[in-house]
Amino acid sequence: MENYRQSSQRQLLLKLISEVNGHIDAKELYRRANAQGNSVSTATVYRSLNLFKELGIVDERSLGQRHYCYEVSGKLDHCHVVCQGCGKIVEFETPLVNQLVEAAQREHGFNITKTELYLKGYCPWCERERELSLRH
Amino acid sequence: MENYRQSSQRQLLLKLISEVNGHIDAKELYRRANAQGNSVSTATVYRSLNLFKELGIVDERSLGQRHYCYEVSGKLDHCHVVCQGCGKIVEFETPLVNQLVEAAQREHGFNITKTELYLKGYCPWCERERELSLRH
DNA sequence: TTAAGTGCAAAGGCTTTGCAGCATA
DNA sequence: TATGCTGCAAAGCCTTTGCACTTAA
Repeated sequence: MENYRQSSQRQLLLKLISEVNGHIDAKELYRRANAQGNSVSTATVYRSLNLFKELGIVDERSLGQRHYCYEVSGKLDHCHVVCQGCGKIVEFETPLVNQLVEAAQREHGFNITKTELYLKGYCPWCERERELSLRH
Repeated sequence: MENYRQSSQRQLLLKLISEVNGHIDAKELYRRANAQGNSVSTATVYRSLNLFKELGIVDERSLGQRHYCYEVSGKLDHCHVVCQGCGKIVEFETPLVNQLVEAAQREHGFNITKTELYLKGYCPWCERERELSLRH
């Protein structure tokens, strides 16, 4: 764990992750990594993601699901708004996130280092669909 | 799915879940359900949890981990403050949660039905430990 | 009586790991 | 050259599912 080497696989994976505007899961990363004639095994995908996470390059998020998603770290404080109809995920930046962190630190004495904030519901489009189907 | 029956297993599981002051995962629920001479299979634990979830009796939360935790639903809006040192989880009630939900609804038009809010960091005790070890 | 619920065991996702060969520094 | 990295395949966790049996209503 002291000396890292620069392999073509890791370079490719890092490039793909940073090209994503948002988050990506291991499966999709694997798919993209093997799309253009390249070849990266699932083991390498997972090992790389864990390394990037330890190095602080990416953040790991569950998005409230059973598997993880990854995104480049150091983004502004934000929360994820998830549509339970179509799966769309919106990144929502608001000063309220900072207020929440500060309140938790103040009231519970925690040193907060990371947030995972998910608001789940239905986007305008799916909400209308849902109202129509509930009415029947 | 129309007619529910009242089995001893479901009664026991529901009792155990409501006795928990907070959240519990399937594994721990299974352990407790089989602790006092009772016998409930893992399949029943999972099936019951999914039923309770559908009926709106419990909320399913990932707590940012790879498996789910469950807690009785209808609690006040709160977020979970998770210590990454000792694993302690504190439930933190604050009006900021409601403000966050309202802001998301206002700014993105979503109908938010559920929140999963995790603040991760270190509790006062683990934070001190950590400072000591980093200093060495 | 009959349809819902259960247990068992097998299978299904996602992730990790042991090992032998490969490649970077 | 030596150690880190990779691929493969097997295994590990958590969860779901098919099927035959049991039980609540």
